[in-house]
Amino acid sequence: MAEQDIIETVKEELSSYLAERKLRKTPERFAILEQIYSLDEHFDVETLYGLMINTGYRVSRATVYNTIDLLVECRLIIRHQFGTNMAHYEKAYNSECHHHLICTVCNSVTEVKDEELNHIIQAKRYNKFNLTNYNLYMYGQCQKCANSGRKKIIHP
Amino acid sequence: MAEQDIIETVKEELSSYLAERKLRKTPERFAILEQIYSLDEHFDVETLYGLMINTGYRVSRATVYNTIDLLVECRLIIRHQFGTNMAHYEKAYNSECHHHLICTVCNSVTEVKDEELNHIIQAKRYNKFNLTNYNLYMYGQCQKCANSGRKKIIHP
DNA sequence: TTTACTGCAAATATTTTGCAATATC
DNA sequence: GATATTGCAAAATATTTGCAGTAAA
Repeated sequence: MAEQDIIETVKEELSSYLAERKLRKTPERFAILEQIYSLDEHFDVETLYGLMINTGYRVSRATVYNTIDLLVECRLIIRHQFGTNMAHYEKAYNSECHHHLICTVCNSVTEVKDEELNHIIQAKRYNKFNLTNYNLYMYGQCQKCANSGRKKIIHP
Repeated sequence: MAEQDIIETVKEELSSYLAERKLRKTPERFAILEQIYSLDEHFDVETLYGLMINTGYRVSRATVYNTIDLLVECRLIIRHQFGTNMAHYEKAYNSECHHHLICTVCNSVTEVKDEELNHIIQAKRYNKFNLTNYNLYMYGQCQKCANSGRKKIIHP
């Protein structure tokens, strides 16, 4: 699916979500969604806000925060807390389930896909818990840092 | 292993860690470690600080933060970011690997053990990544909240 | 005696909130 | 026209930092 098609689709998803709940279709909400879906990587609120401002779109930080909460609720983005103070987000639509490798030496975050593991986890029903989604964060050293022999451990 | 024995053991571990790095064996560090290992649950910095103060031990918040960082570094405690702003911690010594169920309605965190899943994840070696530990956070609704029909989704 | 560590308070970082103005329905 | 949403600034929350005094080695 081409990026432009995805953007159109998620805008429609947001549109129906807002309509269903009688929320308003403000230009800010669609502009922020579009900005997010033009990115290829994880982002944090400040980065997103900066991008909006730099591309000439005037929004307030408060609106960026509000909209991000909304997009998390309607499952168009996923929220992560990788161990730093600030939250990270990523696109959720049309993105395959993946896990995260976090290098505790260089702090890099790499995504890995593992359908088999995904199925195993999805099938679990611990304590009659109604699982909606999950995050698997794997900490350690990436190949590069393992070879370099450095050992600084930041988190966890 | 009895709680008192565990406390003795972790104190010795801390002691050697400090000695190795020529860091100082201050009473605060051991008192904080002892307080942590007397708890049965996850805790956050503010709760820990409150407990120290309430049991008559005078420490500053700064020292609590410093000591927690130290204990994370020497792997006597584990840090979590469950999606709220503040970090949570738990004892690491002698504690079996477990996963976390986080209810997005009532925010409760429940631990579950699953040795089978644990073995599967431990065996993975994605991208030649040198895995030291991992966190699996599962979000959804606990049995109680699923039955209550409430739907507020806070995170993610 | 040296300097790592502590406590305090101020600073920083991130997110939330109150409120008046604005824009959607 | 009613009110959800915005922008702004101030507040709240969580954590870090600078620095003078204290105490471990």
